[in-house]
Amino acid sequence: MGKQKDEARKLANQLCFAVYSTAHAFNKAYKPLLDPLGLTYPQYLVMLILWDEDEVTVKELGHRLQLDSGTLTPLLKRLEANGLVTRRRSEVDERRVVVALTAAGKALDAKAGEVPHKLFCATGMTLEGLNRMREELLALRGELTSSHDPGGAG
Amino acid sequence: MGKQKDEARKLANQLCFAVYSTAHAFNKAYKPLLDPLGLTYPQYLVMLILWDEDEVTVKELGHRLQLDSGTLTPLLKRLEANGLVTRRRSEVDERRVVVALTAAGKALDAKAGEVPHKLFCATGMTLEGLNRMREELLALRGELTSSHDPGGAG
DNA sequence: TACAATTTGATTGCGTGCAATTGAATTTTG
DNA sequence: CAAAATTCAATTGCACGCAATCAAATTGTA
Repeated sequence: MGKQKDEARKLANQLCFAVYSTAHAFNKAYKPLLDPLGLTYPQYLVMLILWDEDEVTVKELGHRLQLDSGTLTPLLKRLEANGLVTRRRSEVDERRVVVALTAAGKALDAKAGEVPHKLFCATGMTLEGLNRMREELLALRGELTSSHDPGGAG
Repeated sequence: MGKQKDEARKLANQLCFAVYSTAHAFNKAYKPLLDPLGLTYPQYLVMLILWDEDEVTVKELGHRLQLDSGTLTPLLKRLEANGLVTRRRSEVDERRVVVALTAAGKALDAKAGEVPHKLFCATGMTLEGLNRMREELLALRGELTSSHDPGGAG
């Protein structure tokens, strides 16, 4: 009695592990593509935003990547140490730190051009499939964040 | 020309980020459920296996969780320090380390009983939806690992 | 039995990821 | 304008996660 329900509920655990281990698999798939660029995957995510906009605050990066300053500050310092970005206080609000690309950082965009295509091939999926799974994951993420964050809809 | 293709290919990047950020969201959803048990999510994964089998080698844990000894050894030492598991060399092959539950480790199973149900509710998904997404993610993971691992199916 | 190759776990070093705290700058409020 | 509340980044401490390396045990082979 209830045994079937118990087994069914374990599916949530299994789905979480599937997400968890797929994230690791993505990381490993990116590694050989990003190593030649001298970037880790989270660093690459930051560079993608900067290649699109060039000047972004730490807060904005944190909002878009869902990461806090405890993660971003040291990551950005490493990008700075590698000569890819600069960090300076905003003139209008000195609490803000503006991250911007250096010439080397901008130049890296060209070298990274092949990455999305190679990743696409590595997934073995169709564009429709990619798009659908992305939507489903973002919907799930929304549910999860609203469930433990009192500010959410749930 | 090719612009549409370029945009389309970025979907792979976006899917990866969706997986990446959903994994973080799962972690945060688990945290309030696992904190009272004194477990982190990776530690919970190890305990799930042990609650099912009790005696497992480090190699077997690594195979099932897709983690290596660099991650598992310190994690298992923390579980041991917290009195939940024991670690001993196998008698038949002293290279192997057998991880087993203590009485406290076995007792924790009962306290963890509510976790899967609460997680299931947090996903807001149907059992069919959970099952389908899990299958799709595992298929994707298989593609990704075979793409950069020469030992795979190609 | 010797000796090389393999298996297994431990260690080291580096880079996230996050909760909690701190401190400076800004905004709000009386 | 001055005090309180808020915002923002930095810092600290802890726990993964992984590549590379090491050491011990086992297996294969002559």
